[in-house]
Amino acid sequence: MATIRDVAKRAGVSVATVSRALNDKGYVHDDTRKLINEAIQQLNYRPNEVARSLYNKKSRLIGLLLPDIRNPFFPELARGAEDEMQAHDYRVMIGNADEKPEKESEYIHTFEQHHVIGILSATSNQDNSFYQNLSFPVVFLDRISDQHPSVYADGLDGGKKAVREIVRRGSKRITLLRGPMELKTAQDRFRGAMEEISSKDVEFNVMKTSFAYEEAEESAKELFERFPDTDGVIASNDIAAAAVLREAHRIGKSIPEELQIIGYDDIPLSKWLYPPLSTIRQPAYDMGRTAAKLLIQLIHNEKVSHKNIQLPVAFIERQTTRKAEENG
Amino acid sequence: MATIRDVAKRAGVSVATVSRALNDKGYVHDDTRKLINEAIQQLNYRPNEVARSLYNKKSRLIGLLLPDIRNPFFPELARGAEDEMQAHDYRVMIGNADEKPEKESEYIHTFEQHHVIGILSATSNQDNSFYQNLSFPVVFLDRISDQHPSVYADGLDGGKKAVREIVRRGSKRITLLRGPMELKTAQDRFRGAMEEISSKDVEFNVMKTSFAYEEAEESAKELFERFPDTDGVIASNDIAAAAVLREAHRIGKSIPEELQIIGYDDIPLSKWLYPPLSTIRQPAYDMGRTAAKLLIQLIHNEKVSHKNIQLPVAFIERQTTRKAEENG
DNA sequence: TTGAAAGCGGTACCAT
DNA sequence: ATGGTACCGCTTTCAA
Repeated sequence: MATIRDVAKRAGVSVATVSRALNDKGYVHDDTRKLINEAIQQLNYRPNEVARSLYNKKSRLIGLLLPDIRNPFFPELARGAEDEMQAHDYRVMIGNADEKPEKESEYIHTFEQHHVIGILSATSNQDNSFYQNLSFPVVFLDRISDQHPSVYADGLDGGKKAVREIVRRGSKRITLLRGPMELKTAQDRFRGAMEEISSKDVEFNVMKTSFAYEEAEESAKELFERFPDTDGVIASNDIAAAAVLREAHRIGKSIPEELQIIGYDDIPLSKWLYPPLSTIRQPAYDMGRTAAKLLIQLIHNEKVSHKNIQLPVAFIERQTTRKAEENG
Repeated sequence: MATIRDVAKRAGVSVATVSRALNDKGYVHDDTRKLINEAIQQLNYRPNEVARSLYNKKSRLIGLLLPDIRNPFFPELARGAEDEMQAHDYRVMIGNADEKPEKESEYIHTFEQHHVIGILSATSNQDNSFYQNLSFPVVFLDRISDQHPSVYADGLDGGKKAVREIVRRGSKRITLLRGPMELKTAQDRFRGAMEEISSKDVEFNVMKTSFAYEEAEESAKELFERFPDTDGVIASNDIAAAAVLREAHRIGKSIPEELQIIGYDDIPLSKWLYPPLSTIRQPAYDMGRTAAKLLIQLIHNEKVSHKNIQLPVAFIERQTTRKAEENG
């Protein structure tokens, strides 16, 4: 690999001049610049980012920390962030924390040691302490924090919407699936659903589920055992909804006639199910992009008016819900 | 952040000694080492990886290049690779090429510029040229190459197995979905299926599909229009299978009675469908791990006997196929 | 067993 | 407008 010294020699100038030309800093004569560019071409020179990074104590790298790369919601988030960063000529390096705090901490260290200029973190860890003494900005994604800027979707409204939509479509005995207690986003949507359902003239039950499919499957079985006459399920996410849908099929409930189901997230899967899943859409891609924008502002030291950005959610009508009755 | 000089000062020794202690190279008196360790503790010192990397021209970083992070097959691959690398104290940075050669090339540059010591590439790009002049080893994953070591699953056998299983379970008029021509892995499984089906006493058709769901959906519609009496579909992957399954539901075909479907990959989704999808399982996690192992050997300059490792695939019987008839 | 110093590939200050 | 050079934090050679 050619170095800046090779370029300097070839162009017959000093390294200082090459550096200036490279970074458009200070003066450099047009003719000189031309010479330098030629040398760069010929040597196929690319500055060594590690050396730059050592001196500047910063790189063009952004660390993106995902809680679980296998959950389809997060790759979508990642793409949003990536596209925005790419557009600003930053590079994104993804780390998969696998829901393990040790891994999360490891990745933060790795990022730090490689001089990232910012971190986007979508992990679900309660504990903020990893992010406390970092020398660069951190934006939380799909995770609410009062100590750090964050971007998330309106879970409260999401929960409410789900209830509203299932009720006006005629469900009378509803089961609410409640996601992991540790997850603030999961609890928000649950809280929203609770608030809304309390004001409606319907019966309802609450069950705990996990976001992992296997456990969701268990819960689905249990659901129909404990509440066989449930005619509407509001799931904690699309994966849980898929489990309920499958179990409903298995025991021969007709969807949406006997049972309506509403998921949460709108991951690609929801379109692929049969019937396609009605769900509350979180704008994952937009969330990623928005968080990236926010992080960039922070990196550039720009004033940001809103450090906590909440994005709207929407009800996506597919076919696990019936047509709405006369405005309910 | 504390530097090696701070540690040296605090321990009352020179930086050279600290460095030696840090890397277990050369002599360091036990007493001195103790002093140094104390200083490290007190200052919470962690060596600056960028500086190390600048001198050594290598880091502890591995680059993992994925073609499309949204396709659930790849995150699983990633986890396998990650776990193995983690165990060897290497860190994995993921790049998502998004099926775009420019992005692939960008990431390779980023990796290179940050002194990764190896790349694991699962992109589907035909073109190898990006990987030609790299100063560190590259292992291809889920991609066959004669120029680079690679790890992939036995597609030929996969295709054969799919045909064998669907035929012995009674399908007589089979439609073969053929994945993207550019993808060697997709073509292998197709070729395997062709070879096997030619020797069987069944009718069959061939249709092209994409791996993207939207296009697969189109193809599914077309499938039942053009070949309404098909009683068995061998899909190019699970996503295409999901599309076929959904369309079959829509037009009221009973699964598996009237129509059997076999997918390919065994992504998590396949379990979540109704009925759960019978499929040919590629051992994604193992593939990731195996590729990581191979890359590590290459990095350590160990002799590797097999540079092209083929992993076996297996038929996973779920419920889109019927029970096997008397050994067919 | 230890330390001084050169150098990895850049950047930026200070002269000229 | 250009060049010399110290320095970023670490490793390694060589001398002590």
